[in-house]
Amino acid sequence: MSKEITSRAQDYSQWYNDLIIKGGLADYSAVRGCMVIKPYGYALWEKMRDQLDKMFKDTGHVNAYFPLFVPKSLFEAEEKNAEGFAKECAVVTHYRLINDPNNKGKLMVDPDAKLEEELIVRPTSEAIIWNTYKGWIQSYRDLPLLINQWANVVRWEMRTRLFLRTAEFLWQEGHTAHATQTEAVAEARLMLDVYAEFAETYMALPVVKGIKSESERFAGAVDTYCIEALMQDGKALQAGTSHFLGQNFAKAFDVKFSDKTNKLDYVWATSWGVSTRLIGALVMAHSDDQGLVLPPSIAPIQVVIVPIYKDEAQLALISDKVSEITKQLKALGISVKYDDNDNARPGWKFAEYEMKGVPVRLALGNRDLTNNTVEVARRDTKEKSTVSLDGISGHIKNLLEEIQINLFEKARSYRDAHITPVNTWEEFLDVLDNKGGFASAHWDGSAETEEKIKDQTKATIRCIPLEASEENGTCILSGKASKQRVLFARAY
RNA sequence: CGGGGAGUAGCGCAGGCCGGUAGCGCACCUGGUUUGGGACCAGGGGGUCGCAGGUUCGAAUCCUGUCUCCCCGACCA
Repeated sequence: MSKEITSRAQDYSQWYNDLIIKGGLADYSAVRGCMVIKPYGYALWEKMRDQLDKMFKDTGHVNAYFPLFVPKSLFEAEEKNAEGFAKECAVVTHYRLINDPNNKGKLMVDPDAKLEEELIVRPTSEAIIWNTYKGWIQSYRDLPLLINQWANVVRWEMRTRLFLRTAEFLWQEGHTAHATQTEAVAEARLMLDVYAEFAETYMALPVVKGIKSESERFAGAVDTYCIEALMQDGKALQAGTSHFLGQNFAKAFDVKFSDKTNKLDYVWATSWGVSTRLIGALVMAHSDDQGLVLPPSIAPIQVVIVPIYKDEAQLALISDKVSEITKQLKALGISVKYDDNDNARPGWKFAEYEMKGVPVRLALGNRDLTNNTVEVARRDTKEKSTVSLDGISGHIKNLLEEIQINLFEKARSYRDAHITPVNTWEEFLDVLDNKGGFASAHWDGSAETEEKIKDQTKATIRCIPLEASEENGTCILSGKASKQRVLFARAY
């Protein structure tokens, strides 16, 4: 990514928007703050979704679907949760339109069609789901209840940004109920691990697993676990969260079960989610000025083949050869696109697929037919080489794996180089202003100090890392005693 | 809601101060030559200049009002 672009926030935004739009992932929609996910962007989401879905099922979860609308009375049942989302809710108040008598051809909301109780368009589904669970859970035999739903949610944010923060977004939300606190905490931690594994193995996105401070915690949760990633401009991004909800929702919605001794108790809950924001993370973590860079594991197209020819006879010969290659690649489970579109020239296609982040490009022309070769270009390093067609499929398979690893290692070394231990306020400011990334610093544990730091620097505690060792020190702001370093950063 | 910027062809923009036939690049259509990194030549189609008023013989241009979008901030995944 060019330095000119990273140096100014506005241009970085532009860079990001351009990649998303020109890379074919999404567009702004006619509805303020919403986006149109284009077919290519949706294919990417499907790849991610399918993999996550498999991982959820491998850990014992099943999918279900719950309503979009949440009656206000249900929504407000869990107070903290309701408060947390209240200021960003879309609300349905009427159910009918009528012709406007004063404005021919126009419609107006029928004042007589006011709903008795307003419906909240879900910003998250805890309320409606727990209200449903109440009827599903009576005995310890009904537990654990391990359900996930793939859905859209709406949060009426002031400022929006493609994929990172749209008014409507796609996500999955898991909602589980357990007989014991231990089990529920284990579930929340398990799903955090699933997210981390998905991010690192499939998205090639290194993450820090941690726990949120009280002020960053999900509204209604006892503990919020998260995975935090670092973008190329040095800002942090929360990539996924998993919450231990304690008995808050069970109490709010009166979900009780009889244990083996016939004692009645509230169930213990978790919820966890990742969203289309992951696509934004992917873009900002790997892409460059030439366009998107997608990890092979989730790229909708892993290999694109571009023929180079002078006339139809040549194209026919090349196409024959390509169909052999395609067959071999597909046999290895590699997704291939052969772009023999006659309307675009090779150079245009090269640029186009680079913009779309296709990991490997093969170019096959007359020269290659005589030499039994193909030109192989990799998106991550932009290296090109001419390779024999003998054993080409194995070569490509290895190359895809290599690209996957390379992307992860590149992002990890950048991330590791941008976790900077700081011990003084001056060092802290210096890291935030000049270097970017995470500042690993001592904090006295108080919300007050956290708030002061945020006000003064715009940096927030991204997380208290789970895998950090205890270490005595003093808070960078207050100077009070601290037992562990936490990660601060400016974040999206 | 505060600060900044912008609405003119599908996209990106110029023109506006100084009112007088609505322009450029890309894209699109036709024909030809091309094709190993976003081709070239020739010809062509497409816009009530965001919307509503006003000034004027005449408004993209001046005045008033209004709407929308983008960026920054507050908020947030």
